[in-house]
Amino acid sequence: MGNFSSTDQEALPEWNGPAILLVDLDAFFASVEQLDHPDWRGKPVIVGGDPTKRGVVSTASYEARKFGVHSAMPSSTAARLCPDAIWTHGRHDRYKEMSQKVMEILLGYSPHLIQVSIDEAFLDVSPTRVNRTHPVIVAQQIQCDIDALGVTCSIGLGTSKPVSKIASDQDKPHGLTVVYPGHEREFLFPLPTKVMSGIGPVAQKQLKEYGIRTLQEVAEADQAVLKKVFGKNATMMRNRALGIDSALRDEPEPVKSVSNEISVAESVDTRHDIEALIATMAHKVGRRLRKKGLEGTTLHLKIRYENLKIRTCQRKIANLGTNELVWLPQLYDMLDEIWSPGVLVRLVGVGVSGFDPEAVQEQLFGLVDEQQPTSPLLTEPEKKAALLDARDLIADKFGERSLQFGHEFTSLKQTTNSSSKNPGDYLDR
DNA sequence: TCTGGGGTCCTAGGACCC
DNA sequence: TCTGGGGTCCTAGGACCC
Repeated sequence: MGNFSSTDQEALPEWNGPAILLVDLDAFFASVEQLDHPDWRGKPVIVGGDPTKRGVVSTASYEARKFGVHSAMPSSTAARLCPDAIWTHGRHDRYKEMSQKVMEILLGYSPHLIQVSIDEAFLDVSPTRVNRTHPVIVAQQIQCDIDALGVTCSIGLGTSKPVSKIASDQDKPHGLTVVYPGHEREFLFPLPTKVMSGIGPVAQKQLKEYGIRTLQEVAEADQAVLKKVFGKNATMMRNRALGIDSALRDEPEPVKSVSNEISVAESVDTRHDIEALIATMAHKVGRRLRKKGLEGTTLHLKIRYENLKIRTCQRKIANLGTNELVWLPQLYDMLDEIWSPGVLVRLVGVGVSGFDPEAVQEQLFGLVDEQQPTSPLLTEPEKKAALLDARDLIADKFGERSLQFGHEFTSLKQTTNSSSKNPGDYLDR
């Protein structure tokens, strides 16, 4: 194992076995911002929520990380640690576009790609009869190609996903960490449990209570202990600690749920305000479902209180459809089950799950037929559907904020911070 | 100035059926 | 009428990931 700068294939030890890469884009969102704003390069850049509201850091550039800023840190803390940082809200479409360019590069090296997230992917580059290129050479070429896009990546190379994933974290940014076949345990065993995917703060603490601190201790732990900590995943987690993984599956997983939530800068405690937030979130979800042609069976409502406690309510509903106007009475009813008037609420979320993977439908409602005026004979649900179609069309043409329903608008005005001129401003990230 | 948003998966308990 | 057990569906909550 080690870091390589060599590009001489002859000098490399032979690679016997599968070769899995984990390609992780370095400080991705911040790097894209520095690429697009040349005067931001070399300076601390933070992509995230507003420090004066309830934002957190999404990504900090490496210059900002020197001040101790990191992902998921409250923006207010980050602003204190790094007062001169350049702040920006994310431009998710732009990041997606860059991400796609990266994925195209990877697909040029192997068709066996699993995209884990917008900035991370596994790639099977095992040598074949047709392509004898050494995996280390492939990794170096990929790093060059991605450099040429104007962003950088760190790569872990090993014989399985758990090994390459952990390897990729060893040297950032722009690192390449290689674990040769047969050296998996030597690499994994001394590492602390938290480096492994699936071991978070809770599992780490539980393991510690059994005296388990390293991956070697996980690998050698009593099965009953692992069962207590990991439940039905006990065997899988032990295998991971040994560097053993199930095969690389490259079919993308179907979408299981769609949700939107918002944390408000100032908590709200009236039914009117909370219902308005529910309506706004429901609208976002409905619009996404209509765009994707997805229809679910279960409606979800989520509330977070001032003390950060979360309450949820979910209901399976026949013919849920994609029309949020139809969901609203249900959601308002569900609100009663988890909230009492006067209690301060800082977050409201709405979601839909229970999609039939077999039946990804065409859009449920066609676009509004401009030739034909809305018929007075339409049923109430049909009228609501036509209204939504018209609204989607206008949003597509003129932007999301060009039209809002009255129940959203009035309340947004009330919950909006006084410094904001547009009632919808605080919804933007 | 504490602690986002979008997801997946697991567990436990209750209702209901056989 | 009382009883147990298994299976399935549904809901609430929470751990974890990026």
